[in-house]
Amino acid sequence: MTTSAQPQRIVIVEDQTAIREMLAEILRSDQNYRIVGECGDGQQACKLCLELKPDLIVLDARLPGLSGVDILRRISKTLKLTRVLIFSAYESPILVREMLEAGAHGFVEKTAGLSEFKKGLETIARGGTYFGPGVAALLRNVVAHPGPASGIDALTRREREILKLVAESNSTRGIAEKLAISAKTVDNHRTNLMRKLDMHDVASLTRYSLEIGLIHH
Amino acid sequence: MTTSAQPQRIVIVEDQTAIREMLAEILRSDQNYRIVGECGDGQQACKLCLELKPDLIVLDARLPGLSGVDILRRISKTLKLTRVLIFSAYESPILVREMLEAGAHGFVEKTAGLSEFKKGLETIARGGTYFGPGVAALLRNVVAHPGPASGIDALTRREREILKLVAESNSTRGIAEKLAISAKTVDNHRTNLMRKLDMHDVASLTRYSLEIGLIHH
DNA sequence: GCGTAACTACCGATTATCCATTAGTCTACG
DNA sequence: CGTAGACTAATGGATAATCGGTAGTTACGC
Repeated sequence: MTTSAQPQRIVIVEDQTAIREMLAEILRSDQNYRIVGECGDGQQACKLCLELKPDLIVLDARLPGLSGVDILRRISKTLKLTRVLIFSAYESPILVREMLEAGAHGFVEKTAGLSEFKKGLETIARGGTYFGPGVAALLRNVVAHPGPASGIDALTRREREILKLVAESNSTRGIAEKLAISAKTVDNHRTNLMRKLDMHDVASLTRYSLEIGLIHH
Repeated sequence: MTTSAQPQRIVIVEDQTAIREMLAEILRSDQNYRIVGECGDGQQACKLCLELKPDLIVLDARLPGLSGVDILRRISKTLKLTRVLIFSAYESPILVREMLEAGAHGFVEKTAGLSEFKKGLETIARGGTYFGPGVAALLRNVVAHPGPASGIDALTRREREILKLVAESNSTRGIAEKLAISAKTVDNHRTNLMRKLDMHDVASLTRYSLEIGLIHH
């Protein structure tokens, strides 16, 4: 292990308090790190990081208020020397991609072991980048297929409109009547948007629409 | 703190390895407990618990393979002396209700602090029941409004299971295979639950399932 | 023991969805 | 003015969903 002259000043952002406290406990026993802040909320996390300007941030992806990506986007322009390790339960190609674009330096999934987390943090602290085994596997796919526009942005206005109506329980025929166009046309829009989103059933479309705020329950 | 003559034999079931290892780390420093098993998978968890017959189980709700509820249902008939603390990120009225019906003795949410977890474990170990602050709040609502049979309560356990799988994008055939029953039976459950809920399309079922916390995006 | 509810399973019929493909019209942009 | 993208519409076929009814088995309580 490298022995730094100064311990790395670190902020932990994680909404599950029990997890955050355990992380803090683990890191406190390591002389290389010094915890200067903890936070379980998006808005506060931004403020905290911008005030403290830590050397390292351990950042969860899913947070109340602002998401991990949002936080990263807001602080990475200001804190150019701060290095960020994403520590998240959820890995998806989009999430990993967005996180890296937003300025993260590493990404370790919670399903990986504690040793992975420590290795990741250490590597990041030394100026490197680190990805957990699951994330690394995803990255190979992402890099292999550098899709131009993913998700909702790939859809046309009409397709978004159809998506919304589908997620709101309208049938193809019902949508056709509502929009005063042919049912076949609606069917086409459906087919196209499903291909673009790579989702092939109504349940997926509905969950997605709720997630991105296209509809509300 | 009570000083037991014998440390409590404990099994930890949690799919996020890093979290599981941290929990183990925390509990190892407490003389009242002795970790006899760890597991991150539903099927294995059942086997492990039935073999080891621990005094205590710390059980996550969301697991690959079998869910926490499923595990509980399978082991609680055999292990009548084992006491179970649910330690989960998600609290929804249904989840809490199902867990308690399945034989859980306590429920602490991960958003609560580590002290809540420890207090819960200690209380459970002594033969009591314990609920974290968020869960307790939910329980008050559940008890306050013992609605006769509206919405989800009108459904049987099997119907709820089918509803969940439908909302998670499984087709009728896929559900049949997953549950090892006939597709016709699944179809019947679908028809019945849709009539009970007065919802007649997958999008409605999906939105409803998300709203009540049966599924998560 | 008897009734009820739940879970299982099948028959049959209608409608909806999903997918591939082609193609005409219109508009916006260089 | 030509091209690209969006919107429209259709053909045709495979698969899935929806709804109606019937019925056997188990499990539980009165």
